[in-house]
Amino acid sequence: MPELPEVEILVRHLAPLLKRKTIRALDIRRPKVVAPTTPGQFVQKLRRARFLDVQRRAKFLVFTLRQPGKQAPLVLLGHLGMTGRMYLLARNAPLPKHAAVSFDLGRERFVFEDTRYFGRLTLNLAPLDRLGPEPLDPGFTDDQLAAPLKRSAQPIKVKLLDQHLVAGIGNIYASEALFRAGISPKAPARRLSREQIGRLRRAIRDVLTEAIACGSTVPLNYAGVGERDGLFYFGRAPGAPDYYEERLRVYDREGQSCPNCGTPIQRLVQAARSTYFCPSCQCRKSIKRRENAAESV
DNA sequence: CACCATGTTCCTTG
DNA sequence: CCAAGGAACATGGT
Repeated sequence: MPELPEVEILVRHLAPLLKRKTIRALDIRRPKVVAPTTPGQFVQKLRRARFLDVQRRAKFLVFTLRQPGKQAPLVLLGHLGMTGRMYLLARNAPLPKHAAVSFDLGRERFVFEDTRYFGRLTLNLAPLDRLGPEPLDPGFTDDQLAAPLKRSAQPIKVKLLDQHLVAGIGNIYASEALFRAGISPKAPARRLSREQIGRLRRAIRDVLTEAIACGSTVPLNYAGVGERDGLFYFGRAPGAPDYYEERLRVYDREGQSCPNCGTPIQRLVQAARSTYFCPSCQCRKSIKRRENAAESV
């Protein structure tokens, strides 16, 4: 499920469903996902706690709860890893095979399911300290992006995945943002011009914003069945408008025509991850797509 | 069997 | 201390 837009959609979905609900009991089926807290400590802290709110920071879900008799809120941090999902189930519905943690809320259960168990649902907040700026924060400036890039010889695509630089971009939207900015994924970070950095920042913002807007229109089914999770990335929900299919312009489209110029999209591997790009639009000499993109501010 | 997959952390090496 | 590269984590799809 998870890059910044998918987490944002999930948080908006969960917040009204969880607010003011009390955890009656917990079922920790994979102790690893609550580590370094032990299951015993985890239960002790969270049993009888009540959800106050759910927010997002980068790709993390930030749950705040109130413990009975205590003033200071308790913060629970969720991360979906590669395959994590969170949703509510009827209390007597069977738990899925890879349910990692389940909260008994009375009439329903709040379930964290994760087939690969790379995700986390933990009281350890340390990961938040290592995050760079939020790309959708209005205070996110070209300067904030430029400073760390100047010191790096790494390819810009690899840098975009670095959560210290900007927090929330993943492998899909890194390719998408570079395509929109007309910048080669192979360009060494320190060699980007001031103008390219500006274009990149705006492309990141626009790609993420559009993904959120698009996801908001899709009736994601979090309630256990989950058939539509994949469609959020690659397909189209029944009845959703056609542009949904066109949303990802290069990711996972090796060999298909570039939507700007028709050149076949190429795939390459950087830092052990796939990158997709248009070799014609995303090179120094390509001016044509700059003009198309120039109107965005 | 091979290779691929939306992510992060830890360890090594320079 | 930093940057960079690679393995590890774990399961499933094609």
